[in-house]
Amino acid sequence: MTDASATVLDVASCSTGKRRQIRPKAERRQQLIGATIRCIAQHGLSAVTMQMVTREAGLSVGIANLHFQSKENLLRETLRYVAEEYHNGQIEIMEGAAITDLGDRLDALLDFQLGRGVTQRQKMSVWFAYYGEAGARPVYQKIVSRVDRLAAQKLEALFAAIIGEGDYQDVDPRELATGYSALIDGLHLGLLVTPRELTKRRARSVARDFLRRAFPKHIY
Amino acid sequence: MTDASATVLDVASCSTGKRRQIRPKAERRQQLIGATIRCIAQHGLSAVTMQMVTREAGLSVGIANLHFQSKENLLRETLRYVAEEYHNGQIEIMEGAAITDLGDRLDALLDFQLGRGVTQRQKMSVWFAYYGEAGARPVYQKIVSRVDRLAAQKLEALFAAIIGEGDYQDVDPRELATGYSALIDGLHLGLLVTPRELTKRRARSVARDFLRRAFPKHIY
DNA sequence: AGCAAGAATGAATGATCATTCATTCTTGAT
DNA sequence: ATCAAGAATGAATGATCATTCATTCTTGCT
Repeated sequence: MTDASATVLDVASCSTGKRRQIRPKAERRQQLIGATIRCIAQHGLSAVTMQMVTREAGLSVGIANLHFQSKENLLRETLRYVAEEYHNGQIEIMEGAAITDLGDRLDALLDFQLGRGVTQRQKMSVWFAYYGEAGARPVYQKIVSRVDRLAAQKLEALFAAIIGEGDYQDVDPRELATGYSALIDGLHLGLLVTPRELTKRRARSVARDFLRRAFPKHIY
Repeated sequence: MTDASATVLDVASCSTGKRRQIRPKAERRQQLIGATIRCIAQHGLSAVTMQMVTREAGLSVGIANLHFQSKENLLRETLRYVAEEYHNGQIEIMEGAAITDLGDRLDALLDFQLGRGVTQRQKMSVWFAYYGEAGARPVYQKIVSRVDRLAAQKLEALFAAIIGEGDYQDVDPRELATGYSALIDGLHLGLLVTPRELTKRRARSVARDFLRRAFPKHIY
């Protein structure tokens, strides 16, 4: 259980495994956040220890407190990193100028949200580990809320544009955006907790169905 | 932080607060599971300690190990209890003979899933606390999977019946059931993590919209 | 009343964890 | 080549936690 953990080496580890490396602060922080993500995914948030994280990063125990002051702070920053990564990916698609057709934009969004990058067990584990604690930790709630709000607005705007373009009746963009976001979250949860019953392919199909029912002229 | 915890007294505590109570095993187990649920909701799964749970239950520290052998076992049984409670509530609605109209049955299901009983912060916190750990704990996955599977089958059957009754075209009951379940999960998550942005009323409206789009002849 | 069975207690134990800090090492400027 | 700044180390510390078990108390039976 303890031996194999050092096999996944990080970018920074050189050929001479013994020499002490001195690296810029930002790089060490990133290294530790990456190790934290891997540890949460593998052992669960409640089982993560500082020793575990620093060993996974190939560093000494003291270094985590040097760069993050406390475990709580490291966990907070890790959540912020994961949340912003997901957030930025969505925003990029919804604001990007590369795609002009609104239907294509929807497709790209769906591919991102249920594609290889996001639905890795690692990412989803971290995601829901924090959600699980969010009920008791206002700090986590605040981080997720702030990130979610902007993405929700952009999604609503995209839906509103599609509704205008397709002249769809009786469709409220805000309501639909809430539903779609919830559906994606629920599918992520299904992929994480019951991977036997829900494949990625089927998750994509389900989400596409939802969009098709709402915007039949744009999807398919 | 420590003083106020004993204010929420349990059913069993009598007027004479001092005398040692001897109660049947099943009752003590239930008492401890209830206390565990409250502790997880208030402090988060990762912060729950045996001392915390037994104090919340108004009992001594040793008693938890007497009835559950270990903390891990107590947590496992608590998850099983919460999962089965939700599961049984759904099954009862989907199998109950009291409601004959299929549209009404759908309504009842939605009211249960997003109604007062289920959407208490307490329940949802526990629910997602375990989901968060499920990625790293096969035991939790198994408990949730087994419970989910049967409910999913019943839901699919209900949808299939509605599809037959309404002669809906191009609607796959299995796909739709997966989507609806995911939507409900996602709405629960939204109610837990971003309560400011998602009210229960709106969550119900979103779920109803989903069903209306699929079964326009049955909903509204 | 007396007693056996076993439910309940909580101080004690040993393990684990986050955090600290005296020390060592590396780097870049002089 | 030397040195100051500060990055990195890891043994040590003190706190907290799950678990144990000798002891106390309650109940139901005779």
